[in-house]
Amino acid sequence: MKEKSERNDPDSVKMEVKAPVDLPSVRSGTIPPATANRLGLYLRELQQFQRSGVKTIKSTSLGNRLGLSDSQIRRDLALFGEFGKRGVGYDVSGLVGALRQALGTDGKWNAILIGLGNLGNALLRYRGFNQQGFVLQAVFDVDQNKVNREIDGIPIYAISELEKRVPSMGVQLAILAVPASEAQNLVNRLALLGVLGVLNFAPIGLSPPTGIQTVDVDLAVELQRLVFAVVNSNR
Amino acid sequence: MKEKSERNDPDSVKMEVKAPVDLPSVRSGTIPPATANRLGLYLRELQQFQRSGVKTIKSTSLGNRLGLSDSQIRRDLALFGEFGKRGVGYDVSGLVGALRQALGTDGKWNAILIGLGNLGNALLRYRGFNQQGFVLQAVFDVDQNKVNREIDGIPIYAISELEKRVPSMGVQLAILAVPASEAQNLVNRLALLGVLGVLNFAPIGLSPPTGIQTVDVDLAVELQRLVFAVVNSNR
DNA sequence: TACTGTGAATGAGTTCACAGCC
DNA sequence: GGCTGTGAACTCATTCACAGTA
Repeated sequence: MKEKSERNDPDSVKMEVKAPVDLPSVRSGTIPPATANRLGLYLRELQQFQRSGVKTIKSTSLGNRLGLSDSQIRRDLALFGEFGKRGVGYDVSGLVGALRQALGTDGKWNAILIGLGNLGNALLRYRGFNQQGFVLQAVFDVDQNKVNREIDGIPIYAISELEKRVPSMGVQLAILAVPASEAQNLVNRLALLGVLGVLNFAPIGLSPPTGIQTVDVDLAVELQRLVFAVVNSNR
Repeated sequence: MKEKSERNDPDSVKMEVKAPVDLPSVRSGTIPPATANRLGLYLRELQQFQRSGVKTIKSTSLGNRLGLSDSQIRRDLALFGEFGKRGVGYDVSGLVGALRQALGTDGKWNAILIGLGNLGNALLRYRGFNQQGFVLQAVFDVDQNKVNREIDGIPIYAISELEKRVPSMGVQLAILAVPASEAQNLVNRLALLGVLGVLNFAPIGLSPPTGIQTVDVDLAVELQRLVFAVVNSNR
């Protein structure tokens, strides 16, 4: 895993203040990277509270849920201002909206999946994507036997047709589930096609061309983190 | 994703100094958490260099590969001492050994997989596990139609048989690929069975009982990180 | 000469503790 | 009264810059 675009990126990720719109928006001009990496977790838990009808949540409860301190929760959420009421807690649905806006996941994102091996197949059928506004437009694979069919209404094309197919699809994101040896070449091609972000499952450190962001997920690395935590859990 | 046991865990993860053995071992008594989270990445890249016959590597090259500064690489690797030579670089295979030892992935880890849906199927066939000393001993699923068969020589049992099957298997790790609603209950049961670590793919914050560590991988959260990086990539 | 190893400086992130407000 | 919001203190992480060495 490389995660050049986030966890390991030393650069501060900046966010411009938008002119106020109907939804209350981010207050400060910048979200610190460490906070940014927690936003998705906050959103997930808050959406779960929302589903179970909880209207208001305290920093301590949310903290317990996520294994974070109450003061850290308050620091983070104070960046979005306006949603906490002293003596009461935070307004759940207001925060959900603000977090989605801060993350950029209000609105739709068109994605393609490249690689229909074991992992690709699992990702293709993964239901969590559509739920957060991600729309899978097409799948690409090298194997001619898999190509020119549809699965769940999503067309499968040859990777050689990337340059022909992608431009008309309005794709911003790509999910790479290909062997490590193919990944760098594909990122380069995707960048030329105007794709803005790549979720990379190939176990290799990519050098993304300028203009394209990558986030890496390496299952072997995650398992190693787990083992390290286990071995060192004697506090 | 919760990552209570690592990325978000505010506690420092400590590691005791072992008495010197044949392999040069970790020098300092403690690996800082931020460094610990990079160890798997270092290992992956170094193993790749090793495979391509590179004997020696400089902090700048490794840094370029991973998007980290050379001085950060040096700080991190100096914790393991002895492998850098001034004017030359680091000894690749020595470092690989030291990293595997520090991570705890020298030696074998027995694991089970719980949940044989789309993702579980992909994980079952994922080849990266065995390569790092992880051995999948069995798979568990609720679906009676999937049960009591073998796939690639790995037996599939009913989840109801966890308590019956696991104790004899010498299992330390479990991979959870089940719906969010099942995850907490399973972690509790696994902890009672003496399982030490859980790699959790369910999109939910777990409260692991004492004695068990969890590392969470939430694909939706990773996609949200990507979108955030894309939206904020105008520096 | 060309690199590593590391004090010192800087910067980022977290926690403390309490004032401020509902 | 019970919570949030936040200055101040603190801790952790990264970078700088250069001495030390193969």
